[in-house]
Amino acid sequence: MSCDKPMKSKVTIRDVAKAAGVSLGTASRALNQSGHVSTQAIAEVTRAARELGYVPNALAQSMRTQSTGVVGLLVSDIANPLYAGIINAVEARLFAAGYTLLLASTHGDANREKSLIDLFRRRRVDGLILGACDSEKPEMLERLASELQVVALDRDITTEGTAIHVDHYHGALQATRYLLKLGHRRIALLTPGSTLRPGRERIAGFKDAFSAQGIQPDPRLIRAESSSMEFSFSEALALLSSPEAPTAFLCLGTRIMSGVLQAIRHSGRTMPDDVSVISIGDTDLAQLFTPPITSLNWDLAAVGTACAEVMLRSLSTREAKEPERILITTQMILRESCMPPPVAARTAVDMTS
Amino acid sequence: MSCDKPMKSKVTIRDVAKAAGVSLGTASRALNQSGHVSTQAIAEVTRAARELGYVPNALAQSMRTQSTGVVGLLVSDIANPLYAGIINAVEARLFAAGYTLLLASTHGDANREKSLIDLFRRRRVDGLILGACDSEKPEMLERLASELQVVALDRDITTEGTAIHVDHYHGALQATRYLLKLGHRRIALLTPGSTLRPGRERIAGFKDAFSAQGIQPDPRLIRAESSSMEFSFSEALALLSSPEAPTAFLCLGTRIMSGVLQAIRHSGRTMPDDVSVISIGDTDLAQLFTPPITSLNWDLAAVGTACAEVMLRSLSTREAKEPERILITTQMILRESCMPPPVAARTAVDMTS
DNA sequence: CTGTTAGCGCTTTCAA
DNA sequence: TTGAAAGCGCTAACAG
Repeated sequence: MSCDKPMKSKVTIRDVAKAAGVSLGTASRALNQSGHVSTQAIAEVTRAARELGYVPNALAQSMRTQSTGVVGLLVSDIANPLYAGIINAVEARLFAAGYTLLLASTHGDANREKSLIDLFRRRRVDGLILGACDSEKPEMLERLASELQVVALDRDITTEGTAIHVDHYHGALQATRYLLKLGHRRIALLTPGSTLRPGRERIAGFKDAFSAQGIQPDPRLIRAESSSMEFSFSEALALLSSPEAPTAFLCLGTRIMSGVLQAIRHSGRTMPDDVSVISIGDTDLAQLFTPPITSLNWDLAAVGTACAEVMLRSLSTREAKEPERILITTQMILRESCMPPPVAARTAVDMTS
Repeated sequence: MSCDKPMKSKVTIRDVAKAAGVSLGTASRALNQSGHVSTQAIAEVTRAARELGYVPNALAQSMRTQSTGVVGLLVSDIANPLYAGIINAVEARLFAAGYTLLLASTHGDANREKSLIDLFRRRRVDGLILGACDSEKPEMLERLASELQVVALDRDITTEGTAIHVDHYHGALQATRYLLKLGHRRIALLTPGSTLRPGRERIAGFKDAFSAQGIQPDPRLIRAESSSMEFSFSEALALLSSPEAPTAFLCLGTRIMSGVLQAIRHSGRTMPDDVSVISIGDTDLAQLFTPPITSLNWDLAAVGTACAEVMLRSLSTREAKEPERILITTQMILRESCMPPPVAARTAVDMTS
């Protein structure tokens, strides 16, 4: 307060020690509450630190302690509202535990993913949550896991490692069964990428729901190529104008559903009278659309919190090699976007309720 | 390849030098392309580094060079889709320039904001983009700006500093004028917080549009309290059930508009016949809603890129004390959510065209 | 062109 | 309880 503003030169713990009239070591111990310091010394040092506007250098600390207190999180797209909820929860939990979140987004680019992982390693993050891991590269992951804690977020990066998974399989199963019960047979499934875990699981659930009824889905109605809205729009439009048009859509995520909704509107049909829609992932759009859209939902905050907690746990225990796997369940929220298919479209082999 | 996997112990540049048969300094120079090294040495060192799986320690580097190559970005809410677009652009530009983005979210909590800024300082970020700065605290900002580069993102943190601003004033002016032209007089403005720059500017534009017509807006229709959907829902509902209900809504951001749309539906009215709506900020919801909603839009990527570029510029030039101020313009996207007010609601002093 | 050396700011032995 | 000193891994300055 009485002292002038410390110019450009950063004040170090050494300056604090000097100002407090103690040695460097004592200042460090006082600042870190590491015990073995007199109460008086603590008071002196604290005061000096405050007066000088001391800001501990986290880099130097990390250097000595060999740990940064930073956890990396790699996702494919920050803007995805489904990720946003997870990110918030991860960050909140980590922050509460004194950890910092370093967030990066791959935009689905494998090269970018590689450089970002490299970046995390150079910065010596203590742990890494992988929510984007497009290329399967066991040996690289192996090495990664050997030098830091890795938690998979809805990805199958290793058969053994720790992972937080959403139960897309049963979600898709339930949603599909619901549509089948309503009498739909020609159901389109639009999902970004079938190689990634979510897509794989959903397709499996979708197929198994059909199998349980002793029937098979039309493979041409499973479109698992791209997540862009433009793509899903043209895709859905093509589907709708084919002679064997689907009577229902199962769509993943905001972008895809947006495209589908536009395609439905563009083709002159109405939802749900002509075609039913289920959103996999509950979003603002699904809730507020007219009519509101039946969705498959899961607790994003729970996913994020689980990631963070598993990470914190493995960070605190040295070498606890008991990999955890957590499965988050999905719930179906019934709204008004599904109806039995129009009579004209019903097949002869209509099942009972 | 022939060597065994380097166990837990991290391989340092010293190991690389040893393996390459050169000194530590030479290894460093070779790795950093800093010249004054023989091509052969470079080859040897590079090979050794690759074989050993050397990962440079960014902490140690930063320690020596006194710069981390990290830029912090503080926003109030990562999940806000308007921010997401900006964040992506900032990250992309920074990444391309070899910088890392450290992102944090305050959730509108001033305490959290304080600790996060502190966190950034401890981690010695080279620059800080402040997109959340709820409490005005000149002296703290002053100190901050003295130790690192600060860029304000749609905030007035200092009267002098570098800033990227969105032209909310003219945006609100234009939108309001449009509604006035349609004949609306009772226009409600819902915005989160009037203390922050965006709110302030929008309210000013709103009022000035009225003034230009020689009339005054009803102050009770300006609601600038909270950004939550629940709040805007009840707020809008209350407004709609009052005797002097508004015939149009100007709403900010997804959350507020969601609440307003629900309130309109809940009150049994239809949009745009009974009440018009303009969204400030163009979102998926605005585009896909039925009917599609007229919006005020601005180039999120341009905002983000501008932030990053201004930051990179001030980072590269030593002490260039020429603060830049960039203003991003808004565009109105006319869709189908606005109509003249219902005849019953029109005032006697109806203006021409 | 290369090797040696001095720290960057901090924590943590080890003596006192 | 405290002070002195050794490094964490790296870059840059200085000799050779």
